[in-house]
Amino acid sequence: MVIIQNVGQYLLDNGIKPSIQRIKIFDFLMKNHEHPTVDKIFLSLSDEIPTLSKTTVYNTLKLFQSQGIVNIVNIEDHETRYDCDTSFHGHFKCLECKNLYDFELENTELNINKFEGFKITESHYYLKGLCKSCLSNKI
Amino acid sequence: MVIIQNVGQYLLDNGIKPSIQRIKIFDFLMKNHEHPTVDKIFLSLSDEIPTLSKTTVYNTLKLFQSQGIVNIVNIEDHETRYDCDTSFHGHFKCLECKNLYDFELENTELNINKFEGFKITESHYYLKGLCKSCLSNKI
DNA sequence: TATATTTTTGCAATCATTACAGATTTATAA
DNA sequence: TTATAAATCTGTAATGATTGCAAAAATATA
Ligand SMILES: [Mn+2]
Ligand SMILES: [Mn+2]
Ligand SMILES: [Zn+2]
Ligand SMILES: [Zn+2]
Repeated sequence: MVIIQNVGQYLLDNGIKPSIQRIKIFDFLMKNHEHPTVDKIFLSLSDEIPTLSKTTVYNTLKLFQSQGIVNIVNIEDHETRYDCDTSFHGHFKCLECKNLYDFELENTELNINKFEGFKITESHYYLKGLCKSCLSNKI
Repeated sequence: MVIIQNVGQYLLDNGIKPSIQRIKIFDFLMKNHEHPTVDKIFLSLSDEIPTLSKTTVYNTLKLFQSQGIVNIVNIEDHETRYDCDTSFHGHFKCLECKNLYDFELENTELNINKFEGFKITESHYYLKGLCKSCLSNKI
């Protein structure tokens, strides 16, 4: 994962004009690696930016996606989560504590040779189950 | 993938009473491997069962899921698709023609050793890009 | 400073899904 | 068979996430 020192510059480098809202939203994603939902982001930033509109959160995340600095994590069909870590990695969700874990994944590990002549632009790998601590609590 | 001769019996074997609606919905999934949406299933069966309710389609698919004979394919966040092939396999979606392709995947191929002490109950592997024929059409 | 452009906001509209209650069908027992 | 109970199905209303849109606010340009 890339470490970003200056969010404003990072946005500029990716063709995004760094408004207050955009900076705070990206900053929130960086500091909250639990892959928050729109609602989580909106509610969390409402203190800091009392005038913030949920539409702005939606618009901003869409902009971030289109510029490739944010990805959707779609591990559950009823909740859309966002991830500013665009490096190749997988996601595990514990069905008990609902926590979402990142995990590393060798790109080559999944290089499917069944797709001769196909062009693969996106890949998502999702696992679900019970995490270590939830499992030990069950004993 | 398991080949099912008798849908009614298959439902019974999986603890589901085989009503007309349930049989036709499962049958539709078997015969239409493009992983249809609720809308597609509902519209397609409306001729055969003019009284069919969309609620029934939702309820039935939920029942099938709970009995483990149908899985959700959540490759796009705005469309929920259903799959009666519960064997382990991955999905590829062509962003041009929108077709959804199954692909085989060795279970062991993806057995992540990073999850010592975790219990994995579900895994989904989604790829997106351009399929062979769409790529060749672009030339 | 005046004007144009971009961004944000708030609310209405849309769309998929769920809740619910009544109708219909199927199972059970007299 | 007939009456009663249980299960299933249906139609509509409610919910909730997302999008559309037009006005307001902020920022850039002349
Ligand atoms: Mn992640
Ligand atoms: Mn499939
Ligand atoms: Zn857990
Ligand atoms: Zn294609």
